[in-house]
Amino acid sequence: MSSAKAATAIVPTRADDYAEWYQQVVKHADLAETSPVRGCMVIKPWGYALWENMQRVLDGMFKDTGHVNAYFPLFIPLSFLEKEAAHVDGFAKECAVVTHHRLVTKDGKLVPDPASKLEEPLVVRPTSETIIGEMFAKWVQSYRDLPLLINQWANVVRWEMRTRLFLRTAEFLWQEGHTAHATAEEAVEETMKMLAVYADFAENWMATPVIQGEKTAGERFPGAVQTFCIEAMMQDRKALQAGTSHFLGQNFAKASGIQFLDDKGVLGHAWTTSWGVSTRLVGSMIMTHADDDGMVVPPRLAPTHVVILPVTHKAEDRDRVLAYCKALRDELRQQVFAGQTLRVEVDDRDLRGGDKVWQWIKKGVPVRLEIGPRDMDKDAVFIGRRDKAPKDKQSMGRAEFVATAAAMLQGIQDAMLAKAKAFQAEHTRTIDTKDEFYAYFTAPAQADANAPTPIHGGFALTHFGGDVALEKQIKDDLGVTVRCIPLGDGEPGTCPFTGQPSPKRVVWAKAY
RNA sequence: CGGGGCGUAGCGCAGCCUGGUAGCGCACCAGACUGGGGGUCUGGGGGUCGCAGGUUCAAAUCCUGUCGCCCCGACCA
Repeated sequence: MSSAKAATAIVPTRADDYAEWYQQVVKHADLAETSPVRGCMVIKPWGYALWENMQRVLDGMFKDTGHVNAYFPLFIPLSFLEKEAAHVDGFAKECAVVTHHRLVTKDGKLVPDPASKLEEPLVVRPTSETIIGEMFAKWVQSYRDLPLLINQWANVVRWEMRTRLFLRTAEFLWQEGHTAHATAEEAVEETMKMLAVYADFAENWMATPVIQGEKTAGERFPGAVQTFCIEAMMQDRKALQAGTSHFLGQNFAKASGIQFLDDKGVLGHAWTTSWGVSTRLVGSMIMTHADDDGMVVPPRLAPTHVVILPVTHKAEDRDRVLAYCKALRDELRQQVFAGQTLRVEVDDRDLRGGDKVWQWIKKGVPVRLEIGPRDMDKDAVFIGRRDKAPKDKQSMGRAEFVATAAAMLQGIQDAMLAKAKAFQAEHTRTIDTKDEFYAYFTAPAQADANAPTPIHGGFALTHFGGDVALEKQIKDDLGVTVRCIPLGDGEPGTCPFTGQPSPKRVVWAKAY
């Protein structure tokens, strides 16, 4: 008897050990694995399919806002990075550097050939502002060449100390938008437009509520004038930066020489922006929606919307049940959801029914249909929804299901967003005293110093005078930082830490 | 990079203290039973115990070094 079977498909649960739970979800949902290469992950088909869906939707949004795709080199000459002082400082400590172009055998080992040493080392791009800026400088001569609206889908490398699948890996996949404009106003408008695109995507596709805001000076992208972000709350109540949009002023234009003659014949530097989201979004999706039974995929980005599980215990039923399932699959594939035809699979693998059911639950597929002879006789389907308990299943007439499947998926999508919104609201507190702030972010004491920190805190909204030393102090004391200064108007007030006047409240949280 | 923990079959672990030549659960394979469910029974395959030295008649076990992974911290998308 395996009656000791866990009550949840994922062990440990979120409450028991959040960090370990996250890794187990990634593993059991078959999203990704660590690789033999330090800090680099292998994204498995189910995880990659999520990324592909994100790419498809975002790419459409970028094109709808006038952008076009291009591709720039993986390698960046070292000297390019040196051109922008703040940029160098920000990335110098995490660059992979190529110094040779040939290997030779020495004492039975392959080693770089000293004779092949590069005159100038190449850096594997941590981001592409410099190389793209170099090209923009060639492409832009006149105000008629502007705006230049380019996006790149690429991989980048940042040699991080400590990595976590999807959230922080040495190599990750992303898109980076790079634009150049004739005026500061246009560039700022672009920066805000793309931030809004990200927020729209997060809410309406990822079912993830986000706060749009501006970063403080300390959290700003190296070389940017202003950095904006969308911040989401994970289920351990920490903040995750899910996307960034930077107004770069003329910093990179000056570094790269992006100059143009305006309509009055005056030579000036262009104004640039950059913006990006990465495979980190997959991590964000996991930590926003997954539960103690595994992944929960928002229907609009699901690689498979509906999986059909044929119940074929008796050999003589097998053929007719399979035929019924495949016919239903083909009919469902005619239906449209979120602008695309339904993605439906029949899982006819030779596995036990229970195993299959739990595999799909752990992968987070939105809707499961169990179909056997009994259902066929009634011309019905037996439905399991991922936003309900595993055993909470219901029967529905086949025709009715086909007609309402898209609506059901949208219902799941809406329920997921509502749940995530409620969670964020529940763990966001308006705070006006230093004592309450410190208490809010202090974890309950525990006996074992090496045990995972209990989930506590959340988002705190306080007034803030903008004092850099204070921000540093709070970070040292609590590990809490200003995640962003939310967009929009706010009530002026007084900073609870310094008594300085504050234009509006800011969002504090522990961050990924 | 600082503090802690861990590398034994595909996965999860026991064995290590008190050296004697490797075991359990799951998974996998075969057969039977079962049949709206993460089954039952029987039989079976699979590991030079992370790597490299050292001590010893003998090392998964003791010693040294090294590599890797995880957690906490610093740094970061």
